[in-house]
Amino acid sequence: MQIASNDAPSATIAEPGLDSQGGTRERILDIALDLFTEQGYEKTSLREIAERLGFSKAAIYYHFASKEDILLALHLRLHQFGADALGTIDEANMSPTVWAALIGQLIGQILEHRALFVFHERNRAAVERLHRERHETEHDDLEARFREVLTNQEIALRDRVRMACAFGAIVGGLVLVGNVFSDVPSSTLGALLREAVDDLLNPRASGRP
Amino acid sequence: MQIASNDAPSATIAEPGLDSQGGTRERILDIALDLFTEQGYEKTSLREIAERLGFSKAAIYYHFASKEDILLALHLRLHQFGADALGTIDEANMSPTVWAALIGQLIGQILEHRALFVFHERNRAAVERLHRERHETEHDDLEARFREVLTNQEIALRDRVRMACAFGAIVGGLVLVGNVFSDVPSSTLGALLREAVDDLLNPRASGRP
DNA sequence: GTCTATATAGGGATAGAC
DNA sequence: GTCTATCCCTATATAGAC
Repeated sequence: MQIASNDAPSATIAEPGLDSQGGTRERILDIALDLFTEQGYEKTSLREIAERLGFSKAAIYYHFASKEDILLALHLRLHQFGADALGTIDEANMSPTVWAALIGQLIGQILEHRALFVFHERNRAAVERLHRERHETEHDDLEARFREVLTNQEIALRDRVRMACAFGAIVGGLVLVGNVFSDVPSSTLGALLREAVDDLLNPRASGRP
Repeated sequence: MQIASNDAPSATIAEPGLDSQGGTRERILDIALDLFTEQGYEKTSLREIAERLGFSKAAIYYHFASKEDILLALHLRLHQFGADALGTIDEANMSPTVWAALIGQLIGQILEHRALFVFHERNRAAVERLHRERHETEHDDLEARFREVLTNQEIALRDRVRMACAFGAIVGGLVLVGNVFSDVPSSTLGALLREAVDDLLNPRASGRP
């Protein structure tokens, strides 16, 4: 598994002892992303991360104050990518059409940063605990904003359910069931997903309430 | 959060010292389900579980050989409910229509055992590790069978993507985004979901390849 | 079937040298 | 910026009494 946002491979050569200008932090995050995804956050020890990095466990504490801070940093990576899409959300003026545009953006984001989304998918318990415990870090969350919209009584229930489905559909198509479509080109997959979402959010009007 | 399949509440009075004929095992599982869902599997200690039960930590080891065995037992609960739907799968003769029927059954299952699905959703890392480590326990898995179908090259890619989306859609609508529709009656929600899945799997034929 | 007490291990985190 | 060494705590698991 590989982070798409970073050119540097996760387990690479990377000039042992020379790249120390600041890339180390990112290397730690890349390796943590891999290990957290494979083994889960809690089952991954700092020792393992340090092992892959080639240096000792305690060195990590120079870059991160705690293990949880590594988790937080990874979560903030996602948040950053989601921020673009979030800007589009206008709770006051939401409709299936606006939602479709939002989901469309999200498809692009997920395709580009799939590893990051898979990581979140597999470590929901840990990430959500982080949210509860660090409510100071009120980095308004993607899903929180989603929830707001999906519970907005002014939108018809039927539409809201379909919005939730659209969200689930792309997560399902890209992340949920392993990597079943990993061999499909992103552009193809993206197009098929947009098509599907479109059918979901703009259903044929044929005589249903 | 409450397990739907069991009449006994998760944290109840339950005749301390008298119900010892065998209901204790189920009570442990119910409480574990709650705690694992709230705090995550790894962050939940056996001591906490024992505390809620009203007796000591070590007593649990009379019923389960290890903490992991509790996880496994909960996973098997899900598997049992999924088994019905699984029986319907005929890999040799799969089509969007057959899939729709399958998903329809699954909607019912999830609605009935939502807590169990939420638990799995939030503890994927732990459950999937269990799968890898206990491959002897070849209780053929729901998602594994799904994967087989979704990678079957004989089915058009477009259809397979939509199947994955349909799966994701119901998971998204029921489990993924918190409990946004918890106040909606199951029958209403189920109907809306079936409708949405139908549109997804039987798209309007309007001039797309 | 449940208890108390204890063994054992592992992981997060800190101090201080280099 | 990284190392070694160590502290401290928590959690799983076991032994044996009741």
